[in-house]
Amino acid sequence: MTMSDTDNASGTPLELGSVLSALADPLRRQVIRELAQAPVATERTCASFGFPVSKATLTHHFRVLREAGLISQVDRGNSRAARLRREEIECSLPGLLAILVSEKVEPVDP
Amino acid sequence: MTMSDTDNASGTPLELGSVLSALADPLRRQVIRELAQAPVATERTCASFGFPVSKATLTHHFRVLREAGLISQVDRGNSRAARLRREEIECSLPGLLAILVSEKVEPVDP
DNA sequence: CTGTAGGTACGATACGTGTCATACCTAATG
DNA sequence: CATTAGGTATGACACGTATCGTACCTACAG
Repeated sequence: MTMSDTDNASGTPLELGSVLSALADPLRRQVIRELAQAPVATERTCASFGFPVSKATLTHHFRVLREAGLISQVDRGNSRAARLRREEIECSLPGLLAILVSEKVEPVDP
Repeated sequence: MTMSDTDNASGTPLELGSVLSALADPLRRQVIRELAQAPVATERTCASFGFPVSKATLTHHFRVLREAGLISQVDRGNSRAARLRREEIECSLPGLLAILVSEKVEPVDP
């Protein structure tokens, strides 16, 4: 486990305020939703989501998710793999992922 | 029903982003938590919660909750009674109230 | 009438947030 | 080596948010 001390430590319940703030942003909700709907051990890079924002903005968003404890990130040198912390989320906040997955999102205009 | 058009109309699913933003604030979470734990038809005034903030700040917070569709307010001339919209919340976002109720909140120092 | 209690609208303030550009890093490729 | 891809830190900016004070409203009590 290579988490820094600003990340949510394993076994610590998630801080609800941080989680809700993190998920108030639509881009960050989409990240969690896609990871929640992917196979369990899925790991994805920031860039793989294809959001129409700058790399710096992506970095910021993934940092917020990580510090809220919603994802963990593994350093791969020139990339980082993000993984959903399903068990921790389901343990601290049962049903939250289901709420996110069930959100109806308007398709983005082409 | 005396809601204005900025409030969530009956029967419309709650907008998850607005709800999460509204609940990201600890004072607003406390409001919902107390209403959720009270008898079903409970109606309370803004001032009855006894928060250590100004009346204007209270007005702002209750407005955010109302516009997110989490509460409805009934005008009583010189006061307004806030009621939790349990059924709508439970219908749109099953389990959300349980998450809020189970949050462990540090007691405020005397 | 005045005072109290419970509100709202408005403007102002300090801080937070989403975004970007820039410079830099790591790693891989040709 | 240069280029590409995937990142981070930093600073700047525009906007949003929580807060307050003020003036005003409604309703009630004396």
